[in-house]
Amino acid sequence: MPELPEVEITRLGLMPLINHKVSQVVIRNSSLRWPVNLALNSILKDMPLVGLQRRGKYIFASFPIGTLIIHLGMSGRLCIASKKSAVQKHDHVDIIFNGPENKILRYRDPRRFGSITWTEDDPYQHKLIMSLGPEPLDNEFSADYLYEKLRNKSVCIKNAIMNSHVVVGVGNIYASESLFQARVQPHRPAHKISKDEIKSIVDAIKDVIENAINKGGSTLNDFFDVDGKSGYFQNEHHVYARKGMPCYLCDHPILQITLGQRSSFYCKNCQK
DNA sequence: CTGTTCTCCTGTGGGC
DNA sequence: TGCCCACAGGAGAACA
Repeated sequence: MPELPEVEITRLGLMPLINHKVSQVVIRNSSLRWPVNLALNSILKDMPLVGLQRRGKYIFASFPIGTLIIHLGMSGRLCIASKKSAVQKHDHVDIIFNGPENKILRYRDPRRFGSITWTEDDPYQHKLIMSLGPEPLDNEFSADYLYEKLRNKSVCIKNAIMNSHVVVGVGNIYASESLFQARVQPHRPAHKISKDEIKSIVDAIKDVIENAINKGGSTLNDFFDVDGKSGYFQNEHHVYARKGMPCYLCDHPILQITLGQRSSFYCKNCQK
């Protein structure tokens, strides 16, 4: 489950492909979350990749005439492969580039929750992107902003911060981790959280995400960066998936509850 | 508008 | 060892 840090690491890892021209697009399986445009091969042929940006968990791969909006979903992964890399079972799309090395941007996604969407318009105006909330590391994502945004919302705070229209990039794992760090219990209604606690939550989200990016990291067993090296952040959760195990701060057992049909973990003693 | 539930999918792991 | 099945989850769609 790539979260924002993994997506950012992936984007950075793909930068060597910039300015390379597409020679061929191979679509082995077009049935991702939305059907992949089967005309991509003719659309992108001879087009140079001119930019790689990120908005939330979406990667924008831009070409002179349009943009691929890519989401890794649950199990998606982008890597730079070569002609001699064996194609594996769930390698659904290859974008093959010209040049002596014949680099390949390869999309693999066993569960196919991800998506590759072609647009010739401004990607920031795309309906998937337009209404996204602020980036967690931007100054725009502040205690003032979040407090205002949540003051009338009765949903629990964990579901609120996982809502990409509130703030992007906070998935199930980092939501639990951030709330532990902020010492706020996940099931509390969002509008009953004090301004000070909101500030702690904002700080915690920034800290957790920044940390994960700096560690090059992953919270995911099957996340690999573009060179195939495993992330090494995966066993550093304080509460996630630690049901019944002792809290690192106070030894109380970590509790698991279900919120919005997703597992949530917290320490009843440390979080208020 | 808000909040809730459903949905897509395959790999993994527990139980027997 | 093999079979069955619950579970995992991003986030839009559909629904109340």
